Amino acid sequence: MKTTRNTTAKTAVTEILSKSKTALSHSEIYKLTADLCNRVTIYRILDRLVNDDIVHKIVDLDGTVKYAKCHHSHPVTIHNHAHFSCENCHEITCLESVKPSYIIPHNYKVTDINFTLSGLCPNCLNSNI
Amino acid sequence: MKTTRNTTAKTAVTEILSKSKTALSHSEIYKLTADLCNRVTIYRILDRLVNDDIVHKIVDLDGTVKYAKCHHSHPVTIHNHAHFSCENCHEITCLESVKPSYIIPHNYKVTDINFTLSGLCPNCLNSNI
DNA sequence: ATAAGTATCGCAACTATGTTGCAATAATAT
DNA sequence: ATATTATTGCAACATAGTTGCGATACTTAT
Repeated sequence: MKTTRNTTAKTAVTEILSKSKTALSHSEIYKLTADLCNRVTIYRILDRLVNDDIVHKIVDLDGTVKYAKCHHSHPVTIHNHAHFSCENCHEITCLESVKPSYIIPHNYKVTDINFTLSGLCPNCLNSNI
Repeated sequence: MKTTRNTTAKTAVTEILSKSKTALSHSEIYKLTADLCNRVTIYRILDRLVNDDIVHKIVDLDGTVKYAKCHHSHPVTIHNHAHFSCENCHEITCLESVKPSYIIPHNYKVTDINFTLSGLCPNCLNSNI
C-alpha cells in the first residue's frame, strides 16, 4: 500500500492553496513557489492532493484547469458545490453555499460533479466593464 | 458587419456533429473530416459555430474540450442542461432533460452555465467494469 | 545508528492542444 | 463578371500535460 509523504514542496503547495481566495492554475502555483522545485513536481503534487481529497480540480468554460483547497469540515468525495468563473478577470471562486439540485438519471452512476457558473464576479460587475 | 459564409468544411463539421450522439473533441472531428481541410480550419469553424450558437462547447472534468450540436427547438443563449462524462469510455452525452435548479448569488451576473455529471454511463455500467 | 525499501524529485524529451500572422483562395452581393 | 471580404492553408509558435529513469530523501526495521 502506498503511503503518502510530506515534503517541502508538497507543504508549500498546500500552503499556497490554503491562503488563496481563488482557485489557481498549475502555472500560477509554479510561479508562486519561485523555483522551489521542478515544474513536473508541481503536477505530481497536485495529482496526489486531488487523490487524497485535500484539493479539488476545477475546469472553467475555456478548459482551463485550476485547483482549490477544500474547506469542508470533514472530507467528502463529491464536491457538489458551485464554482464561479469570471469572464473578465478569469478568477475562479468557490461558492460553497450554492449547491445544485437535480434529478439523477437512474441508469447513470454519478461519482463526481462539476457545476460552474460563468459571467461577471462582484468586483468586475462594480467596475462596470 | 461580419457576415458568416457557408463553406464545404463548415458544412462537413456541422454534419458530423449533427450525426454524432456524443460530443466530439477537435481531434476527433479532424479525423472524421479525413484531410478535407487543415487542422487550424477546424478550430476556426468550431469557434464560429459556437459564436453562432449552433454548437456548444463542453469541458469535462479532465479539462478535455468537446463540442456538441444543440437540439433546441429555438436558439437559446444559455445551455443550462447537464452533460454526462463517462470515466470509462470518456464519452460525453447531453442530458437535455436534466436541468439543475440553484439559487443565483445576487452579486454575481451569470451568463453561462456548465453542469457536468461524471461517473459511469449506462453502457459501461452494464458491462460491469 | 545503519541499512533497506520506497515515495518523491529533477531532468530531458515528448505529445497534445490551441493560437497567430500573412498570403492565397473562394463565397457572396452588386 | 467583378469587387469585396470571409475563409483557408501554411508555418511557426506557445502552453499544457506526460513519461521514463536515475538520483535523492524520507521511513521503517534491525
